[in-house]
Amino acid sequence: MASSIIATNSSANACTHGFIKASCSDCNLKGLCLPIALDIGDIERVDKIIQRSRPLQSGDHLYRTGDPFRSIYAVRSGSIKTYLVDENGIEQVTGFFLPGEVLGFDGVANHKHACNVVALETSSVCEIPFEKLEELSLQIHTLQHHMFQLMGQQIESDHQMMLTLSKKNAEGRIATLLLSLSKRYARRNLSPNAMRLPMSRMDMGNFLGLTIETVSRTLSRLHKEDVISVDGREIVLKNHERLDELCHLLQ
Amino acid sequence: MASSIIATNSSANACTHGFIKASCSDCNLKGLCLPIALDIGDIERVDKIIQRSRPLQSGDHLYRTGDPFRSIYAVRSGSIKTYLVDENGIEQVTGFFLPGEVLGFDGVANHKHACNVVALETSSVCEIPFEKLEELSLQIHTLQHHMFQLMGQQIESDHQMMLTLSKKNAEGRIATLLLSLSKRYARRNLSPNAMRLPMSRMDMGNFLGLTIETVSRTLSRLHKEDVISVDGREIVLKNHERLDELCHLLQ
DNA sequence: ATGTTGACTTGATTTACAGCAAAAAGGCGC
DNA sequence: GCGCCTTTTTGCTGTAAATCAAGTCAACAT
Repeated sequence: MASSIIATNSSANACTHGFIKASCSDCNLKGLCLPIALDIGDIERVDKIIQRSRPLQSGDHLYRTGDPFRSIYAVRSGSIKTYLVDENGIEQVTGFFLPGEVLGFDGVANHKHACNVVALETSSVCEIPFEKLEELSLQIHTLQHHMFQLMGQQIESDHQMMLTLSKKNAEGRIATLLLSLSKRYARRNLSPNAMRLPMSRMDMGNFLGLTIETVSRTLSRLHKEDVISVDGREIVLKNHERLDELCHLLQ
Repeated sequence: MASSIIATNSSANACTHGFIKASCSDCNLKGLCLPIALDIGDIERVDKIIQRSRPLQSGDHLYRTGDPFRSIYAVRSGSIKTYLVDENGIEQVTGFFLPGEVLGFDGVANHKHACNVVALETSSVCEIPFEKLEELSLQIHTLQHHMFQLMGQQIESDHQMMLTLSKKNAEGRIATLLLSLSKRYARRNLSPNAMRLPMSRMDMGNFLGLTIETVSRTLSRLHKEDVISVDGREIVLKNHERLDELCHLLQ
């Protein structure tokens, strides 16, 4: 959904003192998240403000609606779901975030977070205190520009999602999500065809505005038609062109 | 949908030389768009980079998908629609922008605009060259913060829209739009109850993921139930609580 | 006044997906 | 292995909104 700002090596491990040894400069995700033009010195300045805490377990919340906004987060490993809960308890999954992607921009506007964020599996994140990031952005203009770009990307992808929810049928919505995940795997040099979905059918359906039954039926049909293969959360994309067609099919 | 950054008096007129006499400091919309904390001197620095051109006529495009990204725009008067067109010609209205609101953040990410922007009626905008705005934002930290806030607001409202499209029925979608417009009129000290819709049924339907027939039928039903009164584009909200209920009704 | 055009409304019918229910398949502790 | 619980799948039925098809209405030109 979004690309990332700053993230450290996904092979980073907790050390004996309970914090994480890692740095942006030797993180294999930095190409996804830091401005490419940033020089070594500036990377280190960014690196200094980043906090790396112990991993989240599946189901752990990173923050909740109403929490004071202090930081944005880059996903280092695992996967993360963001969701709104409105007054009457209606839930809406607003995004899935994979390693190298940045979340937390809800909250910038009102100094309070506007959604809930939960780990879908064991995941680790880099926490970037926003005030310090703003200070640095005043000094490093490529960093400021990059921040604008990240937020702009989020806006663009949200608009695409509005189109998906408003205009596509069930097959188109599923195909759109699968291709989005595929592209994001490819960016990390992982296979764009074989993947394990990080989210449940429930989460997929909620995100796409469909019931779990429709998600399940649609996946089954696509399997039967040999467009994909489905085995629980293991998915293989077998016919990208057909998926593309489904994405753009007029209703 | 968004609040604005910088906008000048809506009573501004074209002068004989073909440009517009106006300035941020005497604009009655500046409270909506400029950071409140900005001092007079800084307002003038912002004012200097703003370009005010002659008004757009209904149907005029401000920019189109693929155009090089140079500026963002604050609406000064009238109303503006943004919309995506995907590869197969599916259109999705992504937002309506009223005086005091800022648009154009699509385009930040890729230096190319990612949507189309068209005037729904005679409208005027303040054009703010983005590079210059970035430069100023490096110097005026409240301005940088404000830019982040504006983009954050856009993201939040887009997420709300995802919930609307994904979870609400036709009545809930219509009610949500009407209340949103009402709140935005109220911010400008206009009546929150009586309003003239700036957009056609077609645009409403496209934005909300409904056909024009459903929009029309739903408005008629709400009229019959005395929740609103409808006369073409003239709408009066007669029962805000009921509209609120409809917004949050689970399916 | 009269025809023309485009925007909107209303009615009848169809359909994609929701909702309900029950069975199948994992996952996990013991 | 075996029960327990959750997730997913599959079948059947109902419904909200789409689609198709006329109409109405207002603006505007002839």
